[in-house]
Amino acid sequence: MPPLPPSGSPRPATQADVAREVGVSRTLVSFAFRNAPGVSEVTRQAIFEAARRLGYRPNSVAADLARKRASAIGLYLLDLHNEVYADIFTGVREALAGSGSRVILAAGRAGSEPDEEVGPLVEARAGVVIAATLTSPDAHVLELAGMVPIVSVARRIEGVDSVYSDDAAGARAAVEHLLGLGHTRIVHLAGPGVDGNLERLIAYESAMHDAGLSPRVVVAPSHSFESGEATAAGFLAASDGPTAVFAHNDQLALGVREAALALGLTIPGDLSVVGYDDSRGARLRGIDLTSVDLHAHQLGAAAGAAALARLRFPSEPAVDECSAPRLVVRASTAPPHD
Amino acid sequence: MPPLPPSGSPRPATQADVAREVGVSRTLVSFAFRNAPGVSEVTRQAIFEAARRLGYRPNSVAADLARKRASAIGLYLLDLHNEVYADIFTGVREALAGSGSRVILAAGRAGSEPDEEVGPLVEARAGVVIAATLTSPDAHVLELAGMVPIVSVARRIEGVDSVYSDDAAGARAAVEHLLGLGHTRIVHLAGPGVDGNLERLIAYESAMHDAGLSPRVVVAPSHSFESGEATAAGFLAASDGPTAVFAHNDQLALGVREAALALGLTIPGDLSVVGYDDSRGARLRGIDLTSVDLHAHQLGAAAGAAALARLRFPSEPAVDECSAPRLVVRASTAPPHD
DNA sequence: GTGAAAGCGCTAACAT
DNA sequence: ATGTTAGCGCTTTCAC
Repeated sequence: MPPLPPSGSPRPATQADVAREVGVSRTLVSFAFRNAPGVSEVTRQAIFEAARRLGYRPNSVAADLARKRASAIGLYLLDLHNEVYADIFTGVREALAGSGSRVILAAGRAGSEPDEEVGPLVEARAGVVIAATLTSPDAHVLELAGMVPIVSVARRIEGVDSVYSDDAAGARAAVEHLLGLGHTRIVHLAGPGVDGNLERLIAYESAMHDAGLSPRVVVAPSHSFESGEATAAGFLAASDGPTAVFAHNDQLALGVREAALALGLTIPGDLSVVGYDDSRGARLRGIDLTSVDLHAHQLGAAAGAAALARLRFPSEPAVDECSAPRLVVRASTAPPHD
Repeated sequence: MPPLPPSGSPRPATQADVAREVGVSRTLVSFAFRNAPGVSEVTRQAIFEAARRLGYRPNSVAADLARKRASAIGLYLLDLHNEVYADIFTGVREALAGSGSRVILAAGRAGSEPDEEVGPLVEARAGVVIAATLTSPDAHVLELAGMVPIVSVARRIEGVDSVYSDDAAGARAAVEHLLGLGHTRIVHLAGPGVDGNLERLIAYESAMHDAGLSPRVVVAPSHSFESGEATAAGFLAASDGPTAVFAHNDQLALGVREAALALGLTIPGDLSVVGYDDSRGARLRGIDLTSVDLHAHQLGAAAGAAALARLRFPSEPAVDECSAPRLVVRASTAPPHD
C-alpha cells in the first residue's frame, strides 16, 4: 500500500492571511513580528495565536527586498569533504551567534569554474560573502567585490577583507623540519595551480634553495585524497624517489601515505610525510601525521567578526588579519634511513 | 600602511538600470536574461553588454517572489564535521545538475534545538527541503512538512518523501558479525536518544536477545568523535568491560578506538570495534575499521531526484525508498581472545 | 494604537 | 519586437 500523500503544500500563509484572520491590518502584523513598538499587548497575542494556527512563517526574502538591505551573510566553502571547512564554518557561526543575521551556505562543486558557486550567494543578495577559499585570480575577485563585500578566508587579497594564516611561515617550518631531519630528496605535492594557492609552494622552493637543494614539485590535479594517492603512486615508484613529501594539505598527504603503504614502504622509515591543516584524520593514533595547524576555527571566527563589521561600516578600510600557524610534529616524520 | 578601502558596494545594479542604459523597457531586459523569445539579437547583445558594464547580477530572490514559485531547493545537513553529509551533498548536487534549480544549504549547529536550522530554509522560501538528517519527533516534522515539502534522507517518516537505508538490517549484520566471531560482551554505543535514531539500537537489542545475550547500551551525548572518546573512556575501564563495541557511527567508533588505544588495549586483540557509515577515516590503512556502508552518495542522488519530482508533482504520493546497506569487514574485528 | 499607500526588483499577462 | 500594467510578501513613511 503506498504511503499517504504528503500533507500537501498549499500557498504558504502570508501576513495578509494573518491580518484577515485577526481582523487587523497587515501593518500591525508586520509590526508585531518585528517586536516594533505600537502594538497593544492583546492585539499582539491575537496575532501570534492566529499565526500559529495558520502556520505562518515570515518570508525573510520578501522582508529583505522591502527593507532594501540584506540580512543574510553568505558563506562559501570550497570543499565540504575537507574537514577544515567544517571548522571554519563552526567558527563563523560562533562569531555570528546573536547577531540576528542568517547564514546562507554554498559549497564548491567538482567540475565547476573557479569560484562559480559564489554566484548564487550574490544572486541571493547576501549582504556580505565570506569566502573560504577563493581560487580565481585576484582581478576576478576584485570584480566580484564590486558587487558584494567579500571577506576572504585563508587567502590574502589586496583591497578585500582578508583573514588568513601565514602560509609562507607554515610551509617553511614544515620544510625546515624535514631538512633538519637530514632529508634532501623532498618532494612538494602542490595543489592545482590556481591563484592564492602559491604561498606554500613558493616557501617550499625558497627553503630548498636556501639549503642548496633543488626543489622537486609535483602538481596534483585536485586537493582530494584520491588525487594525492594517484599522483603519489607515480612519483614514489620512480627510482631516486623522495625520502620525504610535503603535501599542500592533509587530504593529499593521507593519499600519499596510502600510496606509499600500498607500495610496501614504511612511514616514517622509508618515507616521511608532512601535511597541512592538522585535521582530525592527521591526529588519529596510527596515522600520526606531522602537519601544520592553521587554526581554522579561529580563522572562521575572525572572518565572521569581519563580516559583521563590514556590514555595519561599509566603507572602512579592508582588514588584513594574518595569524601564525603551528607545526605539529608527529610520528610520520623521521630521519631518512639511508 | 593600511590597505585600500574595499571597492565599496553602492546599490547593486537592477534591470531598470540596464534598461535605462540601453534605452529599452525593463521587460526586455527581463526577457533577455531568461532567454525568452521575442528579443531581437541586436537588442539582446546591447543588453548583455550594458549589464556587463554595470555589473548587473539578477536578483534571484526578487525573481522567485514575482514568479510565485521557488526555484531554490533547500538542503539541510546535520553535521558538516561528518563526512557522510558531504557525500550526501555531492549526490544531491549531481541529481540536480542541469535542473536549473539553485541549492541553498543549511547546517546543524552544536547547541541548537533539533532541526532548528531547517527554519531559515523555509523562511528563505525554498520550494522543497531535503533534510539529512532530521532529529525531531515525527509529529514535528509533519508540521514542518505542512509549510514546505520535505524529503527526509536517512530516516523514514510516514507521509513524507523518505529516502533511506535499512538501518535495522545494517545494524543486525554488524552485531551478527560480532556474534559470529564469538563475542558475548558487546556494547552498543548509541547516539543521542532522538527520534529517527532508534533503528540501529533496536536492531542491536533484538540481535542480542536472539542470541540469548543481554544488551548493554551506552548513550553518547552527541555523534562526535570527542563524545565517543569520552564516553568510551568510561565504560572501557570498567571491570567486566566489553570485548566488542558497535557504535552508532564511524565518528563515535573512531573515538572508541582512540580511548581504547589510550588505555593500552589493542584492536582487535583486546577489543573489536564496528562503526557505521564507512567513511574515509574508516578506510585508511592503519585504521581499517569494520563499518556499515549506507551508500550516502546514492542516498543523496535519490533524494535530489525525489525533490525534483516533488517540485513538479506536488500532490503525488510520498516516495518511500529503502536501500540495502553493506557490512564492510576490515581489521578492527576479530574473535575475542579470552 | 492602528491603517493606507508607496515601493523593493522582478515576472507575467496583456497590449501595441 | 517592444512597452504597459499589475502584482509577489513585505517594510516603511505618514496620516488618523
